[in-house]
Amino acid sequence: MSILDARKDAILRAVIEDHIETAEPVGSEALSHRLRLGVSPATIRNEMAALEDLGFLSHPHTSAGRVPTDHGYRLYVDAVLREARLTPQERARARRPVSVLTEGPVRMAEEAARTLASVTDYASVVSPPRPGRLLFKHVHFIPFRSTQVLAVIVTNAGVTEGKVLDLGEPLDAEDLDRLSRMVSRRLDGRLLGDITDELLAEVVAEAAWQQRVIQALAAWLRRYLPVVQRRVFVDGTANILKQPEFADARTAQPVLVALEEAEIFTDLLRQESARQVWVTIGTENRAIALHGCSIVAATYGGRDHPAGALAIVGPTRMKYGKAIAMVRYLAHGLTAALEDSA
Amino acid sequence: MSILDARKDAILRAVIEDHIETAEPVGSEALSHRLRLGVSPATIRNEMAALEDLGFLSHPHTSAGRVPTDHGYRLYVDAVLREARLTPQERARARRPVSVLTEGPVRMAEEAARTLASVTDYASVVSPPRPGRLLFKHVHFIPFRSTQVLAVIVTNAGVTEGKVLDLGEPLDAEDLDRLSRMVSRRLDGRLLGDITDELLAEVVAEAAWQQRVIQALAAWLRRYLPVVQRRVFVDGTANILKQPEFADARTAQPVLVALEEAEIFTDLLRQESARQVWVTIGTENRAIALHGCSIVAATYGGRDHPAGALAIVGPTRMKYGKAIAMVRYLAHGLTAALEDSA
DNA sequence: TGTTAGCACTCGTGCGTAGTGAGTGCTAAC
DNA sequence: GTTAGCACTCACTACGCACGAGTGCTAACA
Repeated sequence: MSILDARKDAILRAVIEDHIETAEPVGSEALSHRLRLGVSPATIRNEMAALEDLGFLSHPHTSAGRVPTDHGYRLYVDAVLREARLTPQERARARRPVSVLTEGPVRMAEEAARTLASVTDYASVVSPPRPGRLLFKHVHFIPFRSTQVLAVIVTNAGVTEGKVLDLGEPLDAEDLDRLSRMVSRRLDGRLLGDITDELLAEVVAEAAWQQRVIQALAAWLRRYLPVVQRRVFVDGTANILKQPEFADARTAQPVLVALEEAEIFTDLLRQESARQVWVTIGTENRAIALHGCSIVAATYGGRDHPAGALAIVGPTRMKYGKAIAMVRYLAHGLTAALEDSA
Repeated sequence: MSILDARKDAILRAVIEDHIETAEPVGSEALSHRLRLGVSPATIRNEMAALEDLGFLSHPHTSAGRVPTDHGYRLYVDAVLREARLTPQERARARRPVSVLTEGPVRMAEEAARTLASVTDYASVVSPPRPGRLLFKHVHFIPFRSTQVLAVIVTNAGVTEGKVLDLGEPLDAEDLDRLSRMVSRRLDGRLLGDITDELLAEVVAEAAWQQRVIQALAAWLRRYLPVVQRRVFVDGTANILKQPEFADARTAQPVLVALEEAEIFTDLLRQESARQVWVTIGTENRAIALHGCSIVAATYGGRDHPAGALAIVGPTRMKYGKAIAMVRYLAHGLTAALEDSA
C-alpha cells in the first residue's frame, strides 16, 4: 500500500492523527501508549528520526515532539488514510435538499456552501453549475422601455439570467414574439456550451428581419458564458479563526483575504476536473496565502464534463477522512439534484 | 453645539481623534502638544477627569491615558464631528457604476459591498433593493416540462427572479399566453409591495379559467416578497483583522460570525429607515458580538420608502468622518442608479 | 541486526523579581 | 481658574531560574 513498512506506516498515521487531534507536536512517549505495538519509546524515536530523514516529519525544535510535514500529509492522504464514514447525523445535515428548480442553481450553490461549512467546521467554497452545462430550453424577448429588450434565457435549471439589451430603436412586440419562437426552436435542447459562434451565425442569418436583437443576443451569449463562471460562494470563513494555528490575526488575515478574493478558486476548481475528489496540501497550493491550508475539492454534475465544484478550506492539520467523505457526499447530492432537473 | 464648553469639546475631540489614529490610550502630555490651547498638561488632566466623571472617557488602569467610552463616541458623532470630505480618489473609486439594468439589482448590491469595503478598509454590508420597492412591468408564464410553469417577473430593474410552479396537470401554451397578458395588464406599473392580497384576489377571480396557475403565483408572491429581503451582501470581513483590537482571533471570531450570519443586519437595516445616515456605537448594537464595533449605515432609493440599505462595520475606534461621508456618497450613488432605471 | 534502557543534553515554558516609565491625582502656590 | 511639583500606580519588559518534555546517542541485550 505504501512506500513505508507497516510499522512506519502505523507511526506516521499515529503522529498525524494525534497531531490533528491536539494541534501539538507529538512525542515518542505519548505514541507508545497510543499505538499498542509493544515497542518502546526508544524504538519509536528511531522510527520517527527515519521518517524525518524521509521528509515526512519535522521538528519545531530539539526538545519538541514531531509534526507532520506537507509531504507527510500527502503520503497519509494518498496511501495511509482510510476514508471516514459519515454519521447518520452528518448525512442528514448534508442531505437537506435545495430544489434546483424552485430555488435556482445559484441558490443551490449558496446553500451548499453554507451546509458544507456548518457540517465540517471549516471554510467552504462552492461554484454554481456553469451555464455551459445547462440545457437551453427557451429564450423570451420581452419589450422593455421603448428601445430595449429583456432577453430571458430559460434552461433546465429554470431562469439563468435576464439581460437587458439596448437596440437604439423601437421594436415591434409581434416581431419579438416571432423571434423568440424561432430562436427557441433552433436552440432547444442544446447545452449552452454547445452554442457555438457558427450556430449563432446560422440563427442570425435566418432571422434576417431582426438583425439587431439577434446580434445583441449572440454577442451577449458569447461574453456571458465564460464570465458567469467566475462567481463563487464562500462560507464559514469565521471557522478559520477557531483553529489554534490561526489564533493570531496576522496569520489568519491573508487566508481570509484569499477566501474573499474568490477568484483564486476559479482556477483551482477548474484545473483538476478529471479526478472526482482531490486534495491540495499546504505549499502545494498556488496561492501563497494558503500555504498553511489544505483544500479538499470535488466536482459535481457529471464525471467527464463537471458542471461545478465545491471545496473545503482548512488548516493542513485537517480531518481529511471526514472532509473527503463529506465533500464526496455533497458532490453526489448536487449531481443528483442537477440530474433530477435535466 | 454641544453640552460641553468649548475647551472640553476640543479635548474630547482631540482624545478621540488621537485614539482613532493610534489605538492607544492618550495622555495629557501628548494632548497639550497636539492642541495648541496654551494650557498645561495639568489643566488638561483636570478637564479629562471631568470628562471621565461625565462618562465620556475612561481609564484602562490608573497609570494609563484616557480612552473614549461609547458615550464619548456618541457625543463626538452627534455634536463634535465634522463630516470629512472625500478625496477625489475616494469619490472616483466609489463612483465606478454598476448598471442596474444590465447587471441587475442584486449584482449592484454585491458590487457596492465590494467597493465600500475596499474604499473604507472596514467590513461592509449591503442589502439589495427590496422587491417591494420595484415596479412591476410584466409577468411571463412559460411552459416548462409537462406540468410545470416558469413564472418570470419583470420589473423596472430587469428580471427579479424566475420561479418554477408545479401545477400537477398539463397546461395549454395559448392559455398561458393569455394569462400572462391579462395579469401583466392588471398589475402593470404597481410597486411590488403594493400588490396586496385583495388585489391578487381580484386578479385570481378574473382569471377563473386558470385558477391553478394564478393561485400558485399569488401564493408565491405572498411568500416571496418578505423572504428575498433577507439576502444581504457582506464583504471586507478580513479587514476586521487588520484592527489591533481584533488582533486576537478569539475576539475577532464572534464578529466574523455575526457578519456571516447576515440575518442580524436585516433587522438593523430596517429599523431606522427614517434618518438617512445613522451610527450605532458599541453596546448600542443589539448583537452582543458587535459590542466592540460600530456601524455606520444609510438607506438608499428614496427617503420615505427606502429600497435598501448599506453599512460599514468597524471597531468603535472608527474613522467616523470618512465613514459617514463614504456611506452617504455611495447611498446617493445607488439611489441615482435606481432612479435611472425607474 | 533490531530493540531497549540509560543518560546527558536541548530548549521552550512558566514564574517570580526588579526596574522602567508613562501617566495619573493631589496639593499648594500663583 | 491655572499650573508646577511630587508621590504614587501599574502595565510592560527583561532577566534569571527551575522545570520538564522530548530528543539523540551509546552501550547492552535478545
